[in-house]
Amino acid sequence: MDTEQIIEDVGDRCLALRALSTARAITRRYDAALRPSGLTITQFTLLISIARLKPVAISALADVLSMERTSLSRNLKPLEAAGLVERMAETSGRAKPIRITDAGRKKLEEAYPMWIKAQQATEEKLTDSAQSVSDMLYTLRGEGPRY
Amino acid sequence: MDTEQIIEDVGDRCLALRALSTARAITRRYDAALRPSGLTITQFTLLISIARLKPVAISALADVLSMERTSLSRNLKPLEAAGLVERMAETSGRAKPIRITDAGRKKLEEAYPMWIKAQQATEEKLTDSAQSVSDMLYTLRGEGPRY
DNA sequence: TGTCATGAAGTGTATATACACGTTGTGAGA
DNA sequence: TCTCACAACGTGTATATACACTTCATGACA
Repeated sequence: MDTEQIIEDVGDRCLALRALSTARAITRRYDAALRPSGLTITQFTLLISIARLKPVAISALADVLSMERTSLSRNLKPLEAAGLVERMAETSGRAKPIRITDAGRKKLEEAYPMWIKAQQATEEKLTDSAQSVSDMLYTLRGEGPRY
Repeated sequence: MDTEQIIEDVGDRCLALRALSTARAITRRYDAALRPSGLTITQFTLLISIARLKPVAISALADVLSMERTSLSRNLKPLEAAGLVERMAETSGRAKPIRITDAGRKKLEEAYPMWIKAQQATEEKLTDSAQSVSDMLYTLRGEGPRY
């Protein structure tokens, strides 16, 4: 195949190019909205997920978020340092489940109105229902349990 | 609003959570497929974009990719070090456009079959047309010129 | 009981991303 | 001509992401 054709083909069709480009823009939008809270959107959704899943093992949480386990491990450090989550070392085996703290819950309440703004701004960009987009994103994502 | 309701609301609706989760999974899939080439999917699409846009200024390329200018600047370093792209310092002003090298074009041809595999695997996950998904991703992304 | 496979978690290293801030070249207007 | 706003680019720092490799505790089985 000719190089020029390759360039055109990939440029026109690559789903990774579009998904990553979109992810960057969305991250910036939510990060900007959440800035007064001191949380990034990654940290915010991490807090939400930990609160929702109750004390949860790192591996299980990583699966649900389609995040590499070691990435998740490192993302938790700022949250732990800020006292928003805590490890439960008193369990058996090498597992040290994570849970949200009271300070973490307070932070969620503080940041929620900021999230609302970014969420509405994003939903408004969609002419169709946001629900179908959510499903589509999960479909694109592929394997792994759904949140 | 009650904390439990916040957790449920964000967990059920947050488009950032889904978009980032999807982006991670897609990145891993394409990165794995491209591994024999030594390129990441970010580097591969960067090469494609630079080739497509001809000698292009960093700022302009960053806009098209919805990437922060300084992020793009740093992403170019491995490509420059590998001799796949080069800066054109001979221009006027402070602008130093980038262009792909012959080695870069050869690398594209080498990596293309690997990209095809990841692309097909991703497209197969979609029951509807990939084109509509591409449009939707761009819509979600929002502001900025389209590629 | 000793060994060892297995599963959970951390570390080393490299790329990816963005904001705040600094640097530099150009051209418009005093 | 001088000054200065502006545009283009880089640097410092911090988070985000993943792979390869390592550490550690448990329980099964010889």
